Amino acid sequence: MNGNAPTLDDVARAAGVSAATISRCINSPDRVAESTRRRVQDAIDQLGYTPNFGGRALATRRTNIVGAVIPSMANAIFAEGIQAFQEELSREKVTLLIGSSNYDPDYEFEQIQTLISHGADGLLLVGSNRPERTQRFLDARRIPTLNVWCYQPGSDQLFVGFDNCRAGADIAHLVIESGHRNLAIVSGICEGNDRAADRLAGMKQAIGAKGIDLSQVTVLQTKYSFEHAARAFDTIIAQSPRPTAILAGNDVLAVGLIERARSLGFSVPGDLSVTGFDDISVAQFVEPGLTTVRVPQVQMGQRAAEELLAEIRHPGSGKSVEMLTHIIRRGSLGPPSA
Amino acid sequence: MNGNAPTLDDVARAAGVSAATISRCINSPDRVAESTRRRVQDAIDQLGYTPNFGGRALATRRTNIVGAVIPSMANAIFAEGIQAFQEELSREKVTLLIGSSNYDPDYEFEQIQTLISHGADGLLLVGSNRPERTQRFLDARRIPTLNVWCYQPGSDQLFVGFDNCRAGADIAHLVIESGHRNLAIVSGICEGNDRAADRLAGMKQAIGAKGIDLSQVTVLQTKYSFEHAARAFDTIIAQSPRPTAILAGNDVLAVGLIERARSLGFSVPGDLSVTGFDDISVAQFVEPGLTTVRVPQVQMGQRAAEELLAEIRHPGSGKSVEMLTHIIRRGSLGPPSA
DNA sequence: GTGCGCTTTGCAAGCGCTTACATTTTGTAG
DNA sequence: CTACAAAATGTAAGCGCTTGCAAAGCGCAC
Repeated sequence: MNGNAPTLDDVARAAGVSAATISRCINSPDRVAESTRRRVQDAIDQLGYTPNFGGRALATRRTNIVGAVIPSMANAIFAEGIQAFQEELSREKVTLLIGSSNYDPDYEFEQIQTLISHGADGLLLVGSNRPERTQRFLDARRIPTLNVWCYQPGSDQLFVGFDNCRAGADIAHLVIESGHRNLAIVSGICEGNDRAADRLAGMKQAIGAKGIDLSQVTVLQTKYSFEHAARAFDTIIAQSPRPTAILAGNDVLAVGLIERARSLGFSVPGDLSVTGFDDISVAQFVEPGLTTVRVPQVQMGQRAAEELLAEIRHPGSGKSVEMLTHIIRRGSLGPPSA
Repeated sequence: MNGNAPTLDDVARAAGVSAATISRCINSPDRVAESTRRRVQDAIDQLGYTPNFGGRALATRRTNIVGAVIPSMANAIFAEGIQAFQEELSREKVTLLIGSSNYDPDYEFEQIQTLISHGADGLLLVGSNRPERTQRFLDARRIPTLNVWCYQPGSDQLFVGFDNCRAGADIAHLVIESGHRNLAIVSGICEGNDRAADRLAGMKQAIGAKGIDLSQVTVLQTKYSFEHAARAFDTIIAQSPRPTAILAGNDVLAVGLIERARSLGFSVPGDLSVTGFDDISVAQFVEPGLTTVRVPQVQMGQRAAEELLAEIRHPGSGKSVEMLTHIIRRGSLGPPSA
């Protein structure tokens, strides 16, 4: 904030009216006479006056800021959805403040506090599984909050998301129906990440339901990066019997697996099938194209903005929305090798 | 902002001390006795108190917010740098407000205004080539501003970046020295994007300097997406004589080109070499690995934070910094096919 | 001229926080 | 036990803005 920025009083003095009149000029112009309004406007332009945000926030108790805490900005997973969210907000003259938690609940809490203390009128969070203390804080402050990327029917919280468990089961089914019985799973780290945990649970459930012995299925949990995926691949490929398909917890992992497989000389899906989850843009362009679960990110972001704004303006009026996912079949899933 | 948020006074009452003491507990803890500090901390936790941003901003005349406007959040190009920038800021208890301009100067201006009106103490911008009106606004307001991703020696503005032109020339040199004479360039859209323009200029310059007829070099400008890159590839591959190497304006384009090439059955670099620019993480994991220009994103983000904070705290003390790029050689560049 | 309603403007009380200054408490030396 | 400095805490005055309420100005009918 600038030390010598002109204030309401400066403008008032310059225009020869009271500060209240200036304020009204800005916020409800039709309540001041045409002639004064013009005089005031001149003074404003003359001095280059801009309302001080702090003063205004203090007086109105509103900031028109909403906050979002996403797990990571380092990959494309949340980018599209956030972009859509932001666009929808700015249509309503609301500004988005973004924090990232690096998938760490403590850091998430810190970011939430920062956002709140910067006056966020509401909050967008990813997932719903957060520590007691975070939830208590949110409840105590009665901050309008909306959770995306998951959906819990019957909760008193607000969700705009989908059923990760079911989607996980769906893709596992597809893989098994393609003939694979010898599987591995490379999941994200489930602790503190309900989406990863639900996806994994769904996959296991589907696998068990098909009569495959779960104890024979290697399950690795790893960070979402190409590099970690590559390492996970090395572990899996060394096993015997070697899996014929790897189910990845998201597309970043899946792409990492595919690229590693190919750079080691394996053919996908010839030697080994791989599936992903999310359908980020690279999934379509990697060779072979990635069979994955499509998450309606843009739609989710837009809808989240609508519902969150509704909840902010009229508490209680925001609605939970379940979105549907579906599987996109591309070349990375084929029948098992003989 | 929330109606029932606890205030300093609430905490003061709960802890049985004055508001001033609470304030001191938060801002200069060593000026408060150990025992009271503990009591106060309990009260804060108990009530879930968070300082009100407006009040604080008003009293200190600082927001501790800095704004950044990046061209896009939809891909990974700026992610790492921004993340580093943010981490460095949060070390100093400064919050980052991010806007994205979608590579549109008008929208960038709008974002800048939003940021400023929300009290940003300073601004991080990408590139330096912006409309007159934007620059005038910035100058008039005397907002500390720092430009990244480019470097202009001798300017009165602040830069933490590198010479895109030289880097573009470097990679072009390397391609030519690998034996290619029949080239194509897939650049980003240069209008309003000095980085793209400079890179392209550097490439052309190097190509011309090596005695290659520039009029024989196809130059396409396209948006930064895998999809647009794929389309550009289709155009280029239809030409005759067919280029033996494609220089891409950034890695997103390069990866898009490679994937498209492979899905059409071309071998990289056997049939065709491809180079990128930026060295985003996927460049390492795509098959073949991408020969590209490494931009020291993390370092750039950190340094930008340092210099911008310096400029904010002591106007005039921020320094411009030139970063160096270097080429990373990976498999995507080989000798031309016979 | 008076009185009426209406519009336009001013007054002043906060909003929640920081901080210079005043006051109280504590610690220590004599 | 006293005296005095240092440490801890309290008091109160803003920071720039909005807004309920009061006052003033105006047009008009009588």
